[in-house]
Amino acid sequence: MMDRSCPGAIEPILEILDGKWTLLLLFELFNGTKRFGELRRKLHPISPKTLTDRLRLLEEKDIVTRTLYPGVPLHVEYDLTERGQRLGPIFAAMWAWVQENGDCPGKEAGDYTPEVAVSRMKDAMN
Amino acid sequence: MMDRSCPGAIEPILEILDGKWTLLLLFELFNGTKRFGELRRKLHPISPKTLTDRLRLLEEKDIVTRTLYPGVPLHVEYDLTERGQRLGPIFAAMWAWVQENGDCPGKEAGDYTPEVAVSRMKDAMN
DNA sequence: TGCAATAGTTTCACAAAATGAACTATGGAG
DNA sequence: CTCCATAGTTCATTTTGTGAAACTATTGCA
Repeated sequence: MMDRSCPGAIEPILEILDGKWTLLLLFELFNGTKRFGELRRKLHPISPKTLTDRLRLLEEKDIVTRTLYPGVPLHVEYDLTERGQRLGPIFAAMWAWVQENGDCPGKEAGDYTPEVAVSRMKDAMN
Repeated sequence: MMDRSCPGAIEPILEILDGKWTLLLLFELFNGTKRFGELRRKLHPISPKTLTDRLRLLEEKDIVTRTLYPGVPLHVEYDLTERGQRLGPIFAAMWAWVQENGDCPGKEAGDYTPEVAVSRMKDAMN
């Protein structure tokens, strides 16, 4: 999305969190370092294009790092930067809200409980 | 956006916060009751259609209320529900993040400081 | 020589979301 | 009987995001 030259100093974070898969992706990374294929599986059925798009954007915004490990087969690890870790409280607050206000009118709760992610986020809150 | 039948119990909140203007709109409402035209001006250049779409969705999700005041000219007020107020911590966390990590690579900070909104959000955190 | 496994890239097509302009409804005042 | 102000709605169009399929690159091993 573009324009965003609208009101609000919160813009920077809108740009970061925007996009269909972004929050889910960050949730995964709060759960620890992940490889490309791993993310792809966990976020299935995300397309590789969308996944790279998101990761590149987050790299650009200094939220995640990309580390290439040469060797055969090569592999790549993605992790949160310090700046990214500091998003923890936001995710923790979202998580808490869902716990207590979860059931959106007309929706079922999921069955996915990234407990480690949450504890990591709580750490990040200090 | 659709599908969202993907991983994550955070889904309910993804559905609420999704959409180009939603976060900005909620920020405004954390700043107090607002009328349609008021929101339209503050979120300029949002189109009236988009604004109603968002408001209707948020109503459906029990995040905002719509109150019609007959009379001439009629007017309508939008406000957060209790459930909506409880989103406060999320917004407060976003706000805090922007304060401390604001300058996205390649972006300027805005000049908009919804102070009242923030204090209201802080209240909502208790 | 060619296959396996990793992590992508490229291209094109499609669907959803946002926009813009013009229009509706209400009812009192001039 | 027209105008003002409010708060929308409708419809056509454009923009954007997402997706699917197929392709690239690397290098060791059989």
